[in-house]
Amino acid sequence: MTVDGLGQLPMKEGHPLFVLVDCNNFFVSCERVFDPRLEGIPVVVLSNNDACIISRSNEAKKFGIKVGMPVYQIRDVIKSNRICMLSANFTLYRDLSRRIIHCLRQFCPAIEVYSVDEVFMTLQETDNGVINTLIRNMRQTVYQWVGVPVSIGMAETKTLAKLSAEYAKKEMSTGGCFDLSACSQQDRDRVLANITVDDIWGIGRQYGKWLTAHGITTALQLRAIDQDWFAKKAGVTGLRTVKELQGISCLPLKLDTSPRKMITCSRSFGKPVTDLQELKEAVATFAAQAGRELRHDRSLARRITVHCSIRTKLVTSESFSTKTVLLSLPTDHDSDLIRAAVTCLEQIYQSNLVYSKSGVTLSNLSRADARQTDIFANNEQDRLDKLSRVIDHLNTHWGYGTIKYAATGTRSNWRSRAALRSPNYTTHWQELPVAHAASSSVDRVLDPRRNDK
DNA sequence: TCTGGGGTCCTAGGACCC
DNA sequence: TCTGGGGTCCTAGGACCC
Repeated sequence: MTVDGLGQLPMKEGHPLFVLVDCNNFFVSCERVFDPRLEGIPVVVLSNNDACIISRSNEAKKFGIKVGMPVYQIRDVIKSNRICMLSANFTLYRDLSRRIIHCLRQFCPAIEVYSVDEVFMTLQETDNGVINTLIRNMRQTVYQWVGVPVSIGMAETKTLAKLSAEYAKKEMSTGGCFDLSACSQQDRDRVLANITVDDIWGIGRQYGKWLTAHGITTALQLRAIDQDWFAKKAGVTGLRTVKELQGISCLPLKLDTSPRKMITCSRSFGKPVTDLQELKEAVATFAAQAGRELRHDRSLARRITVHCSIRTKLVTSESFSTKTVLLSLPTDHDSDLIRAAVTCLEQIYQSNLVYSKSGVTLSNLSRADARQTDIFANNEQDRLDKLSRVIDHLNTHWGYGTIKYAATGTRSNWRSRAALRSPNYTTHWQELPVAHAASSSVDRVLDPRRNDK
């Protein structure tokens, strides 16, 4: 799909400008695309197991709800303000993200997909009016094609572009687009002086606390910090952030889509688990899921780690136990991964403990097209390759879980809670908006009695 | 009663090699 | 009795991100 007359971003000679396209309250915005009744009311999206807040609408932010807050701690706020809660529907969010990326590529083919809701691109500084028109056109087109509102920030570095996008999001007068590079020095300083240090990309909780303790509280102050002194604390990464604030670009656009270096699949259980067989089924499920992603990346894994969170009956604190094994040869076969994962689990399992979460991590990854073969394995390799292809084909065509290893079990009592999940409007035939309208989970959520429970 | 899940990069220190 | 110096690789831990 292309649109005539949109044009592409100009690439004339001049200073490169970084552009960040950032989706507003992404998960909530995705839900609103298919249920306009959610517009204008406070909405939050919950993490797996309906445990924490991971996205909030502007209306919900006004009640002081922050990302990461556990739901049980703010039940009263949610109830008294009739805040609508939804379980996360990552299938839906990933699909809308894919559509937004497709839309943005119409304007600029070379983009860096930084996260599910953020995209970086560069363009050459040229007639400011031209850029401004195109950026606003881009914002309008994403909204028109996908229905998700975005904010766009521009500046000489990625870090400044992030701050610009934040400014565009907060300041209504910007119309959702802001170019810091076009500002006078005085205005730039004013913008930076209004950004607290822990709102800067690259400054997290630890460095934020340390900087504040040393009297550095704004982006403007961090820009002027003694660099050697800060480098001793925050290393080369911290130094880069300071340089970027000064307008010196240290973080290039990453256009290569190199495969991941590790793949993790883990979940909190919907209820505490003590039974070894049940744990085995969970771990086998995670191993198979990780294997599917491994094959999708066209990678092989040499190392597998199983981790379990333990919640003891007497103590409220949690602890971890992990076991790692090195496989004799890199593999992407579910049977190898499941066997290794279950063996690891058997070695760390203790029958007197209560488990609250577990997961599988694959690492030491290498490219599948450079596979080392086992000279003693005869045709076993080919046979397993064919099996993987058939399994993936069936599950892709007919839905994940159509065919699976018996080791992954059928009961799945351990599965996470997701009581308030919206339908997979765009990826499942049975859940298309029209077919599903009558029994949407949002109907139940919007029913105030539901939130009273 | 109830606190997510999936990543990246950097650094220091240990093992090992010549 | 005296016991180097320089390099690589790996791992764990800490920081960060969405």
